[in-house]
Amino acid sequence: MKDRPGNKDLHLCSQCLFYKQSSLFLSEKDLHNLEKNIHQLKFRHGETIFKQGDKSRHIALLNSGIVKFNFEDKDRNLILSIVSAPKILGGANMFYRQRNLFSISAIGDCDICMIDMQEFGEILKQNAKYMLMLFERAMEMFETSILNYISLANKNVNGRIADILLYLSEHVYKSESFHLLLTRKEIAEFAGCSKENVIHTFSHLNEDKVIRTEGKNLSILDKSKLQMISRLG
Amino acid sequence: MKDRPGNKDLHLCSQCLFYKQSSLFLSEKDLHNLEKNIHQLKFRHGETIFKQGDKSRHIALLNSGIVKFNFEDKDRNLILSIVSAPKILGGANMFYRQRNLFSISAIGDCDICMIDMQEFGEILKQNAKYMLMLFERAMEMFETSILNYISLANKNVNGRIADILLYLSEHVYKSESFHLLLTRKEIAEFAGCSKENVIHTFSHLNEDKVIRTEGKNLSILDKSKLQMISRLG
DNA sequence: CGCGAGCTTGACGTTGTTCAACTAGAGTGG
DNA sequence: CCACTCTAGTTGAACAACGTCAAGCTCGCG
Repeated sequence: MKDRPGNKDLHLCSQCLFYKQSSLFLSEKDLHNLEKNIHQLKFRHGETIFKQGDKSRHIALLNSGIVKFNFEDKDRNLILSIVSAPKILGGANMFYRQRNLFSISAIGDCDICMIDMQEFGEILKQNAKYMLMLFERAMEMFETSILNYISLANKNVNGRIADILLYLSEHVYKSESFHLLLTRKEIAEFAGCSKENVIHTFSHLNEDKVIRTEGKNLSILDKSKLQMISRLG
Repeated sequence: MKDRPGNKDLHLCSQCLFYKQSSLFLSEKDLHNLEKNIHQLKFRHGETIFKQGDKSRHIALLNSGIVKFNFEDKDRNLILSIVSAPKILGGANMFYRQRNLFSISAIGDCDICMIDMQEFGEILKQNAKYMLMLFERAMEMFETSILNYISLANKNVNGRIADILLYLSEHVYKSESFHLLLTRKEIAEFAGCSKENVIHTFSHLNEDKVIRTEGKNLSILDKSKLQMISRLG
Protein backbone atom coordinates (compact mmCIF):
# COMPACT_ATOMS: atom_id res chain seq x y z
CA MET A 1 0.00 0.00 0.00
CA LYS A 2 2.99 2.30 -0.26
CA ASP A 3 2.41 4.17 -3.48
CA ARG A 4 -1.04 5.44 -2.66
CA PRO A 5 -1.17 9.09 -3.59
CA GLY A 6 -3.47 11.04 -1.38
CA ASN A 7 -4.17 13.70 1.15
CA LYS A 8 -4.45 12.32 4.62
CA ASP A 9 -5.69 15.53 6.24
CA LEU A 10 -9.04 15.54 7.93
CA HIS A 11 -11.60 17.00 5.59
CA LEU A 12 -15.10 18.28 5.87
CA CYS A 13 -17.35 15.87 4.03
CA SER A 14 -19.96 18.50 3.48
CA GLN A 15 -20.85 17.38 -0.04
CA CYS A 16 -20.12 13.73 0.57
CA LEU A 17 -23.26 11.63 -0.05
CA PHE A 18 -22.26 9.00 2.46
CA TYR A 19 -21.75 11.54 5.19
CA LYS A 20 -25.16 13.04 4.54
CA GLN A 21 -26.81 9.66 4.72
CA SER A 22 -24.91 8.75 7.85
CA SER A 23 -26.09 11.91 9.56
CA LEU A 24 -29.62 10.58 9.31
CA PHE A 25 -28.72 7.59 11.47
CA LEU A 26 -25.94 8.68 13.79
CA SER A 27 -25.68 10.91 16.83
CA GLU A 28 -23.54 14.06 16.80
CA LYS A 29 -20.89 12.25 18.79
CA ASP A 30 -20.73 9.18 16.53
CA LEU A 31 -20.69 11.39 13.48
CA HIS A 32 -17.71 13.23 14.87
CA ASN A 33 -15.95 9.93 15.63
CA LEU A 34 -16.68 8.77 12.10
CA GLU A 35 -15.16 11.92 10.63
CA LYS A 36 -11.99 11.43 12.63
CA ASN A 37 -11.54 8.01 11.05
CA ILE A 38 -12.02 9.02 7.44
CA HIS A 39 -9.26 10.06 5.07
CA GLN A 40 -9.48 10.98 1.42
CA LEU A 41 -7.45 9.34 -1.35
CA LYS A 42 -7.12 9.59 -5.10
CA PHE A 43 -6.47 6.51 -7.20
CA ARG A 44 -5.31 6.52 -10.80
CA HIS A 45 -6.24 4.12 -13.59
CA GLY A 46 -5.15 0.60 -12.80
CA GLU A 47 -4.26 1.17 -9.17
CA THR A 48 -5.41 -1.44 -6.68
CA ILE A 49 -7.76 -0.26 -3.94
CA PHE A 50 -8.26 -3.59 -2.22
CA LYS A 51 -6.08 -6.61 -2.89
CA GLN A 52 -7.48 -10.13 -3.01
CA GLY A 53 -6.35 -12.12 0.03
CA ASP A 54 -5.29 -9.02 1.94
CA LYS A 55 -6.75 -8.27 5.36
CA SER A 56 -9.71 -5.94 5.16
CA ARG A 57 -9.00 -3.03 7.44
CA HIS A 58 -10.99 -0.36 5.63
CA ILE A 59 -14.29 0.33 4.08
CA ALA A 60 -14.08 2.58 1.01
CA LEU A 61 -16.55 5.15 -0.24
CA LEU A 62 -16.29 5.63 -3.97
CA ASN A 63 -17.19 9.29 -4.46
CA SER A 64 -16.25 9.59 -8.10
CA GLY A 65 -14.91 7.22 -10.72
CA ILE A 66 -15.38 3.63 -11.83
CA VAL A 67 -13.93 0.47 -10.32
CA LYS A 68 -13.76 -3.19 -11.23
CA PHE A 69 -14.04 -6.17 -8.89
CA ASN A 70 -11.74 -8.85 -10.14
CA PHE A 71 -10.86 -12.31 -9.04
CA GLU A 72 -7.29 -13.32 -9.76
CA ASP A 73 -6.61 -16.94 -10.65
CA LYS A 74 -3.21 -18.54 -11.33
CA ASP A 75 -3.17 -17.55 -14.98
CA ARG A 76 -6.61 -16.15 -15.73
CA ASN A 77 -8.43 -13.14 -14.43
CA LEU A 78 -12.17 -12.74 -14.01
CA ILE A 79 -14.03 -9.46 -13.62
CA LEU A 80 -16.98 -10.04 -11.32
CA SER A 81 -18.51 -6.62 -11.59
CA ILE A 82 -17.90 -3.04 -12.66
CA VAL A 83 -19.55 -0.20 -10.78
CA SER A 84 -19.50 3.58 -10.78
CA ALA A 85 -19.77 6.16 -7.99
CA PRO A 86 -21.39 6.60 -5.58
CA LYS A 87 -20.89 3.17 -4.01
CA ILE A 88 -19.69 1.63 -0.78
CA LEU A 89 -16.79 -0.73 -1.43
CA GLY A 90 -15.38 -3.41 0.77
CA GLY A 91 -18.52 -3.84 2.81
CA ALA A 92 -19.07 -7.32 1.46
CA ASN A 93 -15.67 -8.36 2.74
CA MET A 94 -16.14 -6.47 5.95
CA PHE A 95 -19.37 -8.13 6.94
CA TYR A 96 -18.10 -11.49 5.92
CA ARG A 97 -14.56 -12.45 6.64
CA GLN A 98 -11.22 -10.98 7.49
CA ARG A 99 -9.70 -11.46 4.03
CA ASN A 100 -10.76 -9.96 0.72
CA LEU A 101 -12.36 -12.51 -1.56
CA PHE A 102 -11.42 -10.44 -4.63
CA SER A 103 -9.48 -7.32 -5.62
CA ILE A 104 -10.99 -3.94 -6.38
CA SER A 105 -9.10 -1.58 -8.68
CA ALA A 106 -9.64 1.77 -10.30
CA ILE A 107 -10.72 2.27 -13.90
CA GLY A 108 -9.87 5.85 -14.71
CA ASP A 109 -9.31 8.20 -11.78
CA CYS A 110 -11.24 7.69 -8.56
CA ASP A 111 -11.92 9.77 -5.46
CA ILE A 112 -12.26 7.58 -2.43
CA CYS A 113 -12.84 8.10 1.28
CA MET A 114 -11.28 5.37 3.40
CA ILE A 115 -12.79 4.56 6.77
CA ASP A 116 -10.77 2.72 9.33
CA MET A 117 -12.76 -0.29 10.48
CA GLN A 118 -11.63 -0.45 14.09
CA GLU A 119 -13.52 2.54 15.36
CA PHE A 120 -16.18 2.27 12.71
CA GLY A 121 -17.08 -1.26 13.82
CA GLU A 122 -17.83 0.09 17.28
CA ILE A 123 -20.09 2.77 15.88
CA LEU A 124 -21.90 0.15 13.83
CA LYS A 125 -22.58 -2.12 16.78
CA GLN A 126 -24.34 0.74 18.52
CA ASN A 127 -26.54 1.58 15.52
CA ALA A 128 -28.45 -1.40 14.17
CA LYS A 129 -30.55 0.54 11.66
CA TYR A 130 -27.44 2.17 10.27
CA MET A 131 -25.83 -1.25 9.93
CA LEU A 132 -28.86 -2.52 8.08
CA MET A 133 -28.62 0.35 5.61
CA LEU A 134 -24.95 -0.35 4.99
CA PHE A 135 -25.57 -4.04 4.62
CA GLU A 136 -28.19 -3.52 1.96
CA ARG A 137 -25.65 -1.48 0.00
CA ALA A 138 -23.04 -4.17 0.36
CA MET A 139 -25.44 -6.76 -1.01
CA GLU A 140 -26.12 -4.87 -4.20
CA MET A 141 -22.79 -5.89 -5.60
CA PHE A 142 -23.59 -9.53 -5.00
CA GLU A 143 -26.74 -9.24 -7.02
CA THR A 144 -24.86 -8.03 -10.06
CA SER A 145 -22.34 -10.84 -9.64
CA ILE A 146 -25.10 -13.41 -9.53
CA LEU A 147 -26.79 -11.91 -12.56
CA ASN A 148 -23.45 -12.07 -14.37
CA TYR A 149 -23.11 -15.68 -13.31
CA ILE A 150 -26.52 -16.46 -14.75
CA SER A 151 -25.71 -14.62 -17.96
CA LEU A 152 -22.52 -16.66 -18.28
CA ALA A 153 -24.27 -19.96 -17.67
CA ASN A 154 -27.27 -19.44 -19.91
CA LYS A 155 -26.10 -17.31 -22.82
CA ASN A 156 -23.66 -17.51 -25.69
CA VAL A 157 -20.88 -14.99 -26.22
CA ASN A 158 -22.96 -12.62 -28.34
CA GLY A 159 -25.66 -12.48 -25.70
CA ARG A 160 -23.17 -11.89 -22.91
CA ILE A 161 -21.36 -9.12 -24.74
CA ALA A 162 -24.69 -7.49 -25.54
CA ASP A 163 -25.51 -7.76 -21.81
CA ILE A 164 -22.24 -6.11 -20.90
CA LEU A 165 -22.67 -3.23 -23.34
CA LEU A 166 -26.18 -2.60 -22.05
CA TYR A 167 -24.97 -2.81 -18.46
CA LEU A 168 -22.11 -0.40 -19.04
CA SER A 169 -24.38 2.01 -20.85
CA GLU A 170 -27.19 1.94 -18.29
CA HIS A 171 -25.44 1.47 -14.97
CA VAL A 172 -21.86 2.61 -15.35
CA TYR A 173 -21.50 5.34 -17.96
CA LYS A 174 -25.19 6.30 -17.97
CA SER A 175 -25.05 7.23 -21.63
CA GLU A 176 -25.52 5.57 -25.02
CA SER A 177 -22.11 6.79 -26.07
CA PHE A 178 -19.02 6.54 -23.91
CA HIS A 179 -15.25 6.40 -23.78
CA LEU A 180 -14.34 2.84 -22.83
CA LEU A 181 -11.50 2.73 -20.34
CA LEU A 182 -11.42 -1.07 -20.51
CA THR A 183 -9.20 -2.97 -22.91
CA ARG A 184 -10.66 -5.68 -25.13
CA LYS A 185 -8.97 -8.18 -22.86
CA GLU A 186 -10.76 -6.77 -19.83
CA ILE A 187 -14.11 -6.96 -21.57
CA ALA A 188 -13.28 -10.59 -22.33
CA GLU A 189 -12.51 -11.15 -18.65
CA PHE A 190 -15.89 -9.68 -17.80
CA ALA A 191 -17.69 -11.80 -20.39
CA GLY A 192 -15.70 -14.92 -19.58
CA CYS A 193 -14.43 -15.46 -23.14
CA SER A 194 -11.32 -14.79 -25.24
CA LYS A 195 -10.35 -11.29 -26.37
CA GLU A 196 -10.52 -12.39 -30.02
CA ASN A 197 -14.11 -13.31 -29.43
CA VAL A 198 -14.89 -9.83 -28.13
CA ILE A 199 -13.22 -8.32 -31.18
CA HIS A 200 -15.12 -10.57 -33.59
CA THR A 201 -18.41 -9.75 -31.93
CA PHE A 202 -17.63 -6.02 -31.99
CA SER A 203 -16.80 -6.31 -35.70
CA HIS A 204 -20.11 -7.98 -36.46
CA LEU A 205 -22.04 -5.48 -34.37
CA ASN A 206 -20.27 -2.70 -36.28
CA GLU A 207 -21.14 -4.25 -39.65
CA ASP A 208 -24.78 -4.56 -38.61
CA LYS A 209 -24.79 -0.95 -37.38
CA VAL A 210 -25.83 -1.97 -33.87
CA ILE A 211 -22.85 -0.20 -32.31
CA ARG A 212 -20.04 2.00 -33.59
CA THR A 213 -16.52 1.67 -32.23
CA GLU A 214 -13.78 4.16 -32.98
CA GLY A 215 -10.78 3.15 -30.94
CA LYS A 216 -11.86 3.44 -27.33
CA ASN A 217 -15.07 5.32 -28.11
CA LEU A 218 -18.21 3.25 -28.27
CA SER A 219 -21.74 4.26 -29.26
CA ILE A 220 -24.84 2.14 -29.09
CA LEU A 221 -26.75 2.89 -32.32
CA ASP A 222 -29.60 0.38 -32.06
CA LYS A 223 -30.41 -0.38 -28.46
CA SER A 224 -33.49 -2.47 -29.17
CA LYS A 225 -31.51 -4.76 -31.47
CA LEU A 226 -28.86 -5.12 -28.79
CA GLN A 227 -31.56 -6.05 -26.29
CA MET A 228 -32.84 -8.64 -28.74
CA ILE A 229 -29.35 -10.17 -29.07
CA SER A 230 -29.14 -10.25 -25.29
CA ARG A 231 -32.47 -12.09 -25.08
CA LEU A 232 -31.72 -14.59 -27.86
CA GLY A 233 -28.18 -15.34 -26.62
CA MET B 1 -47.72 -22.21 -0.52
CA LYS B 2 -50.82 -24.33 0.07
CA ASP B 3 -49.45 -27.86 0.18
CA ARG B 4 -46.88 -27.29 2.88
CA PRO B 5 -47.11 -30.19 5.28
CA GLY B 6 -46.13 -29.21 8.78
CA ASN B 7 -46.88 -28.79 12.40
CA LYS B 8 -47.59 -25.21 13.32
CA ASP B 9 -47.62 -25.73 17.09
CA LEU B 10 -45.16 -23.82 19.19
CA HIS B 11 -42.25 -26.04 20.06
CA LEU B 12 -39.39 -25.93 22.45
CA CYS B 13 -36.23 -25.44 20.44
CA SER B 14 -34.11 -26.99 23.12
CA GLN B 15 -31.83 -28.85 20.72
CA CYS B 16 -32.08 -26.28 17.95
CA LEU B 17 -28.63 -24.88 17.13
CA PHE B 18 -29.99 -21.53 16.07
CA TYR B 19 -31.92 -21.10 19.31
CA LYS B 20 -28.83 -21.88 21.35
CA GLN B 21 -26.79 -19.34 19.42
CA SER B 22 -29.51 -16.74 19.67
CA SER B 23 -29.63 -17.16 23.43
CA LEU B 24 -26.05 -15.88 23.57
CA PHE B 25 -27.15 -12.57 22.09
CA LEU B 26 -30.72 -11.95 23.13
CA SER B 27 -32.46 -11.02 26.35
CA GLU B 28 -34.97 -13.37 28.00
CA LYS B 29 -37.79 -11.22 26.71
CA ASP B 30 -36.56 -11.11 23.08
CA LEU B 31 -35.90 -14.81 23.17
CA HIS B 32 -39.46 -15.41 24.24
CA ASN B 33 -40.74 -13.15 21.48
CA LEU B 34 -38.58 -15.01 18.98
CA GLU B 35 -40.00 -18.35 20.09
CA LYS B 36 -43.55 -17.12 19.64
CA ASN B 37 -42.77 -16.31 16.00
CA ILE B 38 -41.19 -19.62 15.06
CA HIS B 39 -43.04 -22.59 13.62
CA GLN B 40 -41.66 -25.92 12.50
CA LEU B 41 -42.23 -27.42 9.04
CA LYS B 42 -41.21 -30.51 7.16
CA PHE B 43 -40.48 -30.37 3.44
CA ARG B 44 -40.24 -33.37 1.15
CA HIS B 45 -37.94 -33.88 -1.82
CA GLY B 46 -38.61 -31.33 -4.51
CA GLU B 47 -40.84 -29.05 -2.49
CA THR B 48 -40.26 -25.32 -2.79
CA ILE B 49 -39.29 -23.49 0.42
CA PHE B 50 -38.85 -20.04 -1.09
CA LYS B 51 -40.08 -19.12 -4.54
CA GLN B 52 -38.13 -16.81 -6.83
CA GLY B 53 -39.90 -13.47 -7.17
CA ASP B 54 -42.13 -14.08 -4.14
CA LYS B 55 -42.17 -11.64 -1.26
CA SER B 56 -39.78 -12.66 1.49
CA ARG B 57 -41.82 -12.83 4.68
CA HIS B 58 -39.80 -15.47 6.51
CA ILE B 59 -36.35 -16.49 7.40
CA ALA B 60 -35.83 -20.27 7.47
CA LEU B 61 -33.56 -22.33 9.68
CA LEU B 62 -32.54 -25.55 8.00
CA ASN B 63 -32.18 -27.99 10.88
CA SER B 64 -31.78 -31.15 8.86
CA GLY B 65 -31.64 -31.97 5.17
CA ILE B 66 -30.17 -30.55 1.99
CA VAL B 67 -31.48 -27.72 -0.16
CA LYS B 68 -30.65 -26.21 -3.53
CA PHE B 69 -30.69 -22.54 -4.49
CA ASN B 70 -31.87 -22.28 -8.04
CA PHE B 71 -32.44 -19.49 -10.46
CA GLU B 72 -35.27 -20.09 -12.90
CA ASP B 73 -34.93 -18.69 -16.39
CA LYS B 74 -37.51 -18.85 -19.18
CA ASP B 75 -36.48 -22.28 -20.34
CA ARG B 76 -33.30 -23.08 -18.45
CA ASN B 77 -32.60 -23.58 -14.79
CA LEU B 78 -29.39 -22.82 -12.92
CA ILE B 79 -28.41 -24.18 -9.53
CA LEU B 80 -26.44 -21.50 -7.70
CA SER B 81 -25.56 -23.53 -4.65
CA ILE B 82 -26.37 -26.65 -2.67
CA VAL B 83 -26.07 -26.63 1.11
CA SER B 84 -26.78 -28.96 3.99
CA ALA B 85 -28.01 -28.33 7.56
CA PRO B 86 -27.46 -26.43 9.74
CA LYS B 87 -27.89 -23.22 7.74
CA ILE B 88 -29.86 -20.02 7.81
CA LEU B 89 -31.87 -19.63 4.61
CA GLY B 90 -33.48 -16.57 3.17
CA GLY B 91 -31.31 -14.11 5.02
CA ALA B 92 -29.69 -12.96 1.82
CA ASN B 93 -33.06 -12.02 0.43
CA MET B 94 -34.19 -10.62 3.74
CA PHE B 95 -31.32 -8.26 4.20
CA TYR B 96 -31.42 -7.19 0.63
CA ARG B 97 -34.75 -6.66 -1.04
CA GLN B 98 -38.37 -7.49 -0.66
CA ARG B 99 -38.40 -10.15 -3.37
CA ASN B 100 -36.50 -13.43 -3.56
CA LEU B 101 -33.76 -13.34 -6.16
CA PHE B 102 -33.86 -17.15 -6.50
CA SER B 103 -35.84 -20.17 -5.32
CA ILE B 104 -34.80 -22.54 -2.56
CA SER B 105 -36.11 -26.10 -2.62
CA ALA B 106 -35.64 -29.31 -0.69
CA ILE B 107 -33.43 -32.17 -1.81
CA GLY B 108 -34.56 -35.13 0.23
CA ASP B 109 -36.55 -34.43 3.38
CA CYS B 110 -35.87 -31.27 5.36
CA ASP B 111 -36.74 -30.03 8.84
CA ILE B 112 -37.12 -26.31 8.87
CA CYS B 113 -38.05 -23.65 11.41
CA MET B 114 -39.76 -20.64 9.87
CA ILE B 115 -39.45 -17.28 11.54
CA ASP B 116 -41.91 -14.55 10.75
CA MET B 117 -39.97 -11.47 9.74
CA GLN B 118 -42.29 -8.80 11.10
CA GLU B 119 -41.56 -9.32 14.76
CA PHE B 120 -38.09 -10.69 14.10
CA GLY B 121 -37.06 -7.53 12.29
CA GLU B 122 -37.87 -5.53 15.42
CA ILE B 123 -35.77 -7.83 17.56
CA LEU B 124 -32.88 -7.45 15.10
CA LYS B 125 -32.93 -3.69 15.15
CA GLN B 126 -32.45 -3.76 18.91
CA ASN B 127 -29.52 -6.17 18.77
CA ALA B 128 -26.74 -5.06 16.46
CA LYS B 129 -24.27 -7.77 17.40
CA TYR B 130 -26.87 -10.41 16.79
CA MET B 131 -27.62 -8.89 13.41
CA LEU B 132 -23.93 -8.96 12.56
CA MET B 133 -23.78 -12.68 13.34
CA LEU B 134 -26.76 -13.31 11.07
CA PHE B 135 -25.23 -11.21 8.29
CA GLU B 136 -22.11 -13.27 8.33
CA ARG B 137 -24.14 -16.42 7.94
CA ALA B 138 -26.19 -14.95 5.12
CA MET B 139 -23.02 -14.02 3.28
CA GLU B 140 -21.61 -17.52 3.28
CA MET B 141 -23.97 -18.55 0.55
CA PHE B 142 -22.76 -15.72 -1.66
CA GLU B 143 -19.22 -16.90 -1.35
CA THR B 144 -20.09 -20.33 -2.69
CA SER B 145 -22.03 -18.74 -5.54
CA ILE B 146 -19.08 -16.58 -6.48
CA LEU B 147 -16.70 -19.53 -6.30
CA ASN B 148 -19.08 -21.44 -8.58
CA TYR B 149 -19.12 -18.48 -10.93
CA ILE B 150 -15.34 -18.48 -11.06
CA SER B 151 -15.26 -22.22 -11.61
CA LEU B 152 -17.70 -21.82 -14.49
CA ALA B 153 -15.72 -19.02 -16.09
CA ASN B 154 -12.26 -20.53 -15.80
CA LYS B 155 -12.66 -24.28 -16.08
CA ASN B 156 -13.83 -26.81 -18.62
CA VAL B 157 -16.63 -29.27 -17.98
CA ASN B 158 -14.38 -31.96 -16.50
CA GLY B 159 -12.90 -29.53 -14.03
CA ARG B 160 -16.29 -28.18 -13.00
CA ILE B 161 -17.77 -31.62 -12.47
CA ALA B 162 -14.71 -32.61 -10.44
CA ASP B 163 -15.26 -29.43 -8.40
CA ILE B 164 -18.88 -30.33 -7.80
CA LEU B 165 -18.12 -33.86 -6.71
CA LEU B 166 -15.48 -32.62 -4.29
CA TYR B 167 -17.83 -29.94 -3.00
CA LEU B 168 -20.69 -32.39 -2.47
CA SER B 169 -18.38 -34.84 -0.76
CA GLU B 170 -16.72 -32.30 1.54
CA HIS B 171 -19.42 -29.77 2.31
CA VAL B 172 -22.77 -31.43 1.71
CA TYR B 173 -22.65 -35.19 2.31
CA LYS B 174 -19.43 -35.09 4.38
CA SER B 175 -18.40 -38.50 3.11
CA GLU B 176 -16.45 -40.00 0.21
CA SER B 177 -19.40 -42.20 -0.60
CA PHE B 178 -22.97 -40.96 -0.76
CA HIS B 179 -26.45 -41.48 -2.14
CA LEU B 180 -26.99 -38.72 -4.71
CA LEU B 181 -30.46 -37.26 -4.52
CA LEU B 182 -29.81 -35.08 -7.55
CA THR B 183 -30.68 -36.16 -11.08
CA ARG B 184 -28.05 -35.97 -13.81
CA LYS B 185 -29.98 -33.02 -15.17
CA GLU B 186 -29.68 -31.19 -11.84
CA ILE B 187 -25.94 -31.80 -11.71
CA ALA B 188 -25.79 -30.34 -15.20
CA GLU B 189 -27.72 -27.30 -13.98
CA PHE B 190 -25.18 -26.91 -11.19
CA ALA B 191 -22.22 -27.30 -13.56
CA GLY B 192 -23.80 -25.12 -16.27
CA CYS B 193 -23.58 -27.80 -18.97
CA SER B 194 -25.78 -30.41 -20.67
CA LYS B 195 -26.90 -33.58 -18.89
CA GLU B 196 -25.24 -35.72 -21.57
CA ASN B 197 -21.99 -34.03 -20.73
CA VAL B 198 -22.34 -34.98 -17.08
CA ILE B 199 -23.04 -38.58 -18.11
CA HIS B 200 -20.05 -38.71 -20.44
CA THR B 201 -17.76 -37.31 -17.77
CA PHE B 202 -19.10 -39.78 -15.19
CA SER B 203 -18.47 -42.62 -17.67
CA HIS B 204 -14.87 -41.58 -18.20
CA LEU B 205 -14.29 -41.13 -14.47
CA ASN B 206 -15.70 -44.61 -13.95
CA GLU B 207 -13.43 -46.10 -16.61
CA ASP B 208 -10.43 -44.43 -15.01
CA LYS B 209 -11.51 -45.70 -11.57
CA VAL B 210 -11.65 -42.18 -10.15
CA ILE B 211 -15.24 -42.61 -9.03
CA ARG B 212 -17.73 -45.46 -9.00
CA THR B 213 -21.39 -44.84 -9.79
CA GLU B 214 -24.07 -47.46 -9.24
CA GLY B 215 -27.37 -45.83 -10.01
CA LYS B 216 -27.74 -43.01 -7.49
CA ASN B 217 -24.85 -44.16 -5.30
CA LEU B 218 -21.56 -42.46 -5.88
CA SER B 219 -18.15 -43.18 -4.37
CA ILE B 220 -14.98 -41.18 -4.82
CA LEU B 221 -12.20 -43.77 -5.25
CA ASP B 222 -9.26 -41.51 -6.03
CA LYS B 223 -9.68 -38.12 -4.46
CA SER B 224 -6.22 -36.81 -5.33
CA LYS B 225 -6.80 -37.58 -9.01
CA LEU B 226 -10.15 -35.79 -8.83
CA GLN B 227 -8.42 -32.78 -7.28
CA MET B 228 -5.90 -32.86 -10.10
CA ILE B 229 -8.70 -32.84 -12.70
CA SER B 230 -10.25 -29.91 -10.86
CA ARG B 231 -6.96 -28.01 -10.98
CA LEU B 232 -6.19 -28.77 -14.63
CA GLY B 233 -9.77 -28.07 -15.84
C1' DC C 1 -47.90 -55.66 -19.19
C1' DG C 2 -47.15 -51.04 -20.90
C1' DC C 3 -45.87 -46.51 -20.01
C1' DG C 4 -42.95 -42.76 -18.70
C1' DA C 5 -38.99 -40.76 -16.49
C1' DG C 6 -34.37 -40.90 -16.03
C1' DC C 7 -30.12 -42.72 -17.82
C1' DT C 8 -26.69 -44.00 -21.41
C1' DT C 9 -24.24 -43.95 -25.73
C1' DG C 10 -22.50 -42.36 -30.08
C1' DA C 11 -22.73 -39.27 -34.15
C1' DC C 12 -22.77 -34.75 -35.79
C1' DG C 13 -22.73 -29.78 -36.20
C1' DT C 14 -21.99 -25.46 -33.86
C1' DT C 15 -19.50 -22.54 -30.93
C1' DG C 16 -15.58 -20.75 -29.06
C1' DT C 17 -10.50 -21.12 -28.16
C1' DT C 18 -6.04 -21.03 -29.76
C1' DC C 19 -2.62 -19.82 -32.92
C1' DA C 20 -0.27 -17.12 -36.26
C1' DA C 21 0.27 -13.18 -39.04
C1' DC C 22 -0.40 -8.46 -39.55
C1' DT C 23 -1.42 -3.35 -38.38
C1' DA C 24 -1.28 0.86 -35.73
C1' DG C 25 0.32 3.86 -32.21
C1' DA C 26 3.28 5.08 -28.31
C1' DG C 27 7.59 5.18 -26.12
C1' DT C 28 12.79 4.77 -26.32
C1' DG C 29 17.35 5.42 -27.64
C1' DG C 30 21.07 6.05 -30.95
C1' DC D 1 14.66 11.84 -37.08
C1' DC D 2 14.47 7.18 -37.87
C1' DA D 3 14.80 2.42 -36.37
C1' DC D 4 13.38 -0.51 -32.64
C1' DT D 5 10.31 -2.45 -29.48
C1' DC D 6 6.23 -3.07 -26.95
C1' DT D 7 1.45 -3.15 -26.43
C1' DA D 8 -3.31 -3.26 -28.07
C1' DG D 9 -6.13 -4.30 -31.63
C1' DT D 10 -7.59 -7.01 -35.74
C1' DT D 11 -8.37 -10.87 -38.91
C1' DG D 12 -8.81 -15.53 -40.52
C1' DA D 13 -8.14 -20.41 -40.19
C1' DA D 14 -7.56 -24.84 -37.74
C1' DC D 15 -8.83 -27.41 -34.06
C1' DA D 16 -11.04 -28.86 -29.78
C1' DA D 17 -14.85 -28.55 -26.69
C1' DC D 18 -19.48 -28.75 -26.05
C1' DG D 19 -24.52 -28.97 -27.11
C1' DT D 20 -28.03 -31.17 -29.67
C1' DC D 21 -30.16 -34.99 -31.62
C1' DA D 22 -31.58 -39.68 -32.07
C1' DA D 23 -31.94 -44.23 -30.47
C1' DG D 24 -32.01 -47.60 -27.09
C1' DC D 25 -31.84 -48.91 -22.19
C1' DT D 26 -33.50 -49.67 -17.28
C1' DC D 27 -36.40 -49.27 -13.61
C1' DG D 28 -40.51 -48.28 -11.02
C1' DC D 29 -45.36 -47.72 -11.11
C1' DG D 30 -50.14 -47.81 -12.49
